[in-house]
Amino acid sequence: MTTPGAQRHDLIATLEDRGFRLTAPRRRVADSIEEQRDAFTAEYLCESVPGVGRATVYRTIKLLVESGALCKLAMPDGAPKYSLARVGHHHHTVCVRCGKVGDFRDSTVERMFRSLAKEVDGEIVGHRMEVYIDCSDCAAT
Amino acid sequence: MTTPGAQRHDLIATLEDRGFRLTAPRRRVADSIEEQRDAFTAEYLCESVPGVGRATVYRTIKLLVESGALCKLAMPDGAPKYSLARVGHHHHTVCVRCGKVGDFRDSTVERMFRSLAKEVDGEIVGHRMEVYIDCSDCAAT
DNA sequence: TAACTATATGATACATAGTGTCAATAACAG
DNA sequence: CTGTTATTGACACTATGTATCATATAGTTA
Ligand SMILES: [Mn+2]
Ligand SMILES: [Mn+2]
Ligand SMILES: [Zn+2]
Ligand SMILES: [Zn+2]
Repeated sequence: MTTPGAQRHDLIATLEDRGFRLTAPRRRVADSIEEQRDAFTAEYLCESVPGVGRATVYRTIKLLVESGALCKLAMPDGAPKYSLARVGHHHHTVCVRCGKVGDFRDSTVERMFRSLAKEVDGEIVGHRMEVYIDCSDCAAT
Repeated sequence: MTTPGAQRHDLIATLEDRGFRLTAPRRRVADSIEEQRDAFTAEYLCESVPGVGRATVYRTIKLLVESGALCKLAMPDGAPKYSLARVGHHHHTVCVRCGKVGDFRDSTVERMFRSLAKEVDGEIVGHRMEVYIDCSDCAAT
């Protein structure tokens, strides 16, 4: 398993590059996302930017996911979480006890998807994979 | 890729085995599920059993998913779909155009998850994987 | 800079996907 | 059959968004 390295995040620049206007609400949402250490829910982000409309927060998240700057993660239960996409393509571990999200890349995974491409009925246009774990911290308790 | 073969489905027996009571509403829900050829949403199932309470339909689906008799599939957008679990463990293809769901097993996939077990921080307790495709039928149009 | 125009905002209503409550009902053990 | 307990279904409620639309503003142009 390769832990993806850090990378610059300039979410506002991402939006600008795509031709969207740089508004104060978008700046506040983007700044707040860049401050998040862990994966977060949309509602949590809403609370972190009081005064910014809920619809605007959801709209901005959607733009960033479409831009590939944010990962959207399906949780075993409850609302999806989002995290900065630090690498182009990777997958996630989610601790089912504490909810902590980890990023990883693994050549085995990518080989598997390539192998699968020859087998499925049609063309693979995407995939989603989450690995649910009992993380070492939680297992220690 | 191995296409899982057919298998008997006796959803009511599954519930009975787990110690739940065999009620008329549960029989109607189970019968309706067994009639579904393709993956279905919870709301669709509700419509297929008029007179049975919505809460009962959702509760029955949840029991069957917990029993392993139904697969719950995350769709790219919208509500999850459910389909009969014809084999013990397998994964799904979902056509992003027509929504058609396919089951598959592939030794590459299982090897990949075994290999991953040695690499992640903690113990793998589950995983979810969906492969999104443009199916051959849709590609033909 | 000022005016213009398309884009974006946010209040609000609406939609969807469920879950919690609880009085009434019914399964099933004895 | 009776009693106990699981189950039901109406209803309210929560969570997670999306659609509408009057208002505001970013960025362009004069
Ligand atoms: Mn990630
Ligand atoms: Mn399946
Ligand atoms: Zn943990
Ligand atoms: Zn298709």
